[in-house]
Amino acid sequence: MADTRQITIKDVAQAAGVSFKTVSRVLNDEPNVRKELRDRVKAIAAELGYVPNVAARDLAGGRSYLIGLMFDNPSESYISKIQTGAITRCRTTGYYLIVEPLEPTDDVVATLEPILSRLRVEGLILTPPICDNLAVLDAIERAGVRYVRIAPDRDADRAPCVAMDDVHAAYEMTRHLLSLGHRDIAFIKGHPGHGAAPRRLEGYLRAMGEAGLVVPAEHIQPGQFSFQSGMVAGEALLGLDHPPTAIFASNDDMALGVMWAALHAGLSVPGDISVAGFDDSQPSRMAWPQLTTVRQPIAEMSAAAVDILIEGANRGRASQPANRWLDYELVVRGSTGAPRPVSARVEPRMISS
Amino acid sequence: MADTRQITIKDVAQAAGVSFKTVSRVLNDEPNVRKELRDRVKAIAAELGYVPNVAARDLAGGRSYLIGLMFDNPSESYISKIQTGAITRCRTTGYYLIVEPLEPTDDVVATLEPILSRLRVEGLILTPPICDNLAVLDAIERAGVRYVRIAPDRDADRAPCVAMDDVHAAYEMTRHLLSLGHRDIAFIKGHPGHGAAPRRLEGYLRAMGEAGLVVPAEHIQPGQFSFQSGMVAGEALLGLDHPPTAIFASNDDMALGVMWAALHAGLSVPGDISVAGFDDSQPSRMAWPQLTTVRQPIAEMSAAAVDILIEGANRGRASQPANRWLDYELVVRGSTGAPRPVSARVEPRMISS
DNA sequence: TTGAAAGCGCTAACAG
DNA sequence: CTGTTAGCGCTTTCAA
Repeated sequence: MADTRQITIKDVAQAAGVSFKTVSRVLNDEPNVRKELRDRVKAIAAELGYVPNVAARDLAGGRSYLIGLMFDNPSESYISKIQTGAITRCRTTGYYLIVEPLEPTDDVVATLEPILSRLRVEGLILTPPICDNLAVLDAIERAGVRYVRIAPDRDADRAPCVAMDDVHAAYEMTRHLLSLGHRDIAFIKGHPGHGAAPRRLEGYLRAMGEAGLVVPAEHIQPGQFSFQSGMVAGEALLGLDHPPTAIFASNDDMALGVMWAALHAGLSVPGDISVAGFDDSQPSRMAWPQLTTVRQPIAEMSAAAVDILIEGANRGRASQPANRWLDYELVVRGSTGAPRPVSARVEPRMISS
Repeated sequence: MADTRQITIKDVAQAAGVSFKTVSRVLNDEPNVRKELRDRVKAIAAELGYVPNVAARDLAGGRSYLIGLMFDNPSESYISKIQTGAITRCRTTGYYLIVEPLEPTDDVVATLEPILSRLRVEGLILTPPICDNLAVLDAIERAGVRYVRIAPDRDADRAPCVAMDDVHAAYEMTRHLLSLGHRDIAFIKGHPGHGAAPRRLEGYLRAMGEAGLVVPAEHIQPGQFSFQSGMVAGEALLGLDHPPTAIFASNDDMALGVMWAALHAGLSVPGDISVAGFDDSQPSRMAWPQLTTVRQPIAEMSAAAVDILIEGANRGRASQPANRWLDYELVVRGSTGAPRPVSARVEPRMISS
């Protein structure tokens, strides 16, 4: 139970023979301390193993050194990366991360309240889709808490945000499929409430348009970003009179659903049908064949979000930090290939569901 | 910027016409307050929208209302469930969760230090494999912080823990395969540093032994709990002169690797080979066919861990709470079925890697 | 460039 | 049963 009393700022002051206020100045990099004294105090603090007490700092200075991460995104993989990125950055800056997963059934504003008023986090990171929930944004602003949105869909100017160029990523993926020789490329849309969904569709349509291709309406299927919805869309697509030779699902989970449907129908991937996803999730690497997809800079996005929050905290509330755009990467793996010559196409078997 | 001054305990006291200490008593459910007064104070506090300041409580009472979760487990799915369980319970008890993912490259003890000494969490939850890292346990105990281990492997009596019966779960899974008619059931072991690994092996061996079966040495393959290692083990098993008719991988990721190897070798699952996993991870439901597996009560385990920590915090450090054992569930899905009659067995194709 | 005093909002000891 | 008095460890005035 080694409950030796905590080393406080006063212990350091005494050891250094200065007032504890001077120590405080040194620790907070405040001006007006002789460099020599500053160095000495730092050395002594390190030697004593002094660590400032967060609660005391909060109480006196109103800074909690806490950053909150709220999410209602069902993708474990996405969230895991978001957390890793945010925490890595927090660690090097003396901040801590409070995570707050929201279930669809939760009253988000009510759940938010304690974080805002009891804990008094210094900033909040919001991921899609909750970053587009206006009631949430209102509640946060009402509490006077700073926040950063990751890949928001609407009101991009309302608060700082970090994002990647979904449109161009989807555009490039479609170009990849095109370059393989595909012409009949179908697309599965994402969850309508999800900002990235329309952007990915836009990129796809642009590439198809530039290639001079007309996309039949039935080649664009609705989806929910879930495995299940990808499966349903895949079955619909493969059952068409003129089925596509490639399917671009706008996230990995749906792409996996498409692969399920294809294999279930006796088709081989990518021999009979190429499948592409979006996210580079862990399951995308565990599928057979592995999925061609887009790697999002997810961890980098949340790390950037932390940076923005901390910068803001240090500069005071006045200045509005710039938004940040990060780079994606096309990851070509086994699930996409050249289409078969028309003569060699296989009919999908009847699907027994 | 609604930065209206925070409502404090004194505001409530004034409004109620009592001393602020009485309010404190009411809020903390301390004895010695007339019920009538108690109710009145509660009503007024609610009316004013009073929320106690966590930092002040911490500073004065030494209680941070923070619980830390440390993990170095690579499974996103496992961690996601652990977090959900812990946070759900925290939410109903006024606690907050600080998460701290550890990379293999991190100096765990050094990373731990700020959590222990700056933040002064009230308790720590440790998941495998870090819960068996003795240096970590030493550091935590040295700091006098309470902790609960989830499914630890060794020194079960050193601190409270919550776990499930891995031995019996693996036993039941093996029984399931046996009941389907399999006799040649292979097993892929887990990461040697992982406590559950030997327990699952034990359950498998017990079931095979009770069935009067002798397991050839080459039917027990090493593994690392990773997709990759499952793939390698699967290829080895399927390439045997007498390949098994069923493979029980001791986690889902490896089972998915086995399925990859099987499909790659031109075998069908479960027609040619049955595959079973362990964990009921998200990818296990996205595979084709879906994986037969064991659902671990993961969220329940971390919720129980939070309970133990909070109980302990309220009762003081003296009493040692009891460990908790939770129930698992066998989830039978498409990847296991009856073996083909011997006459109908297929040779695996040459694997081109 | 330094230091002293005054709290931050709350709980812990004591008194009444 | 209720109130008073001290701090917790730090930052923020303001004075030297």
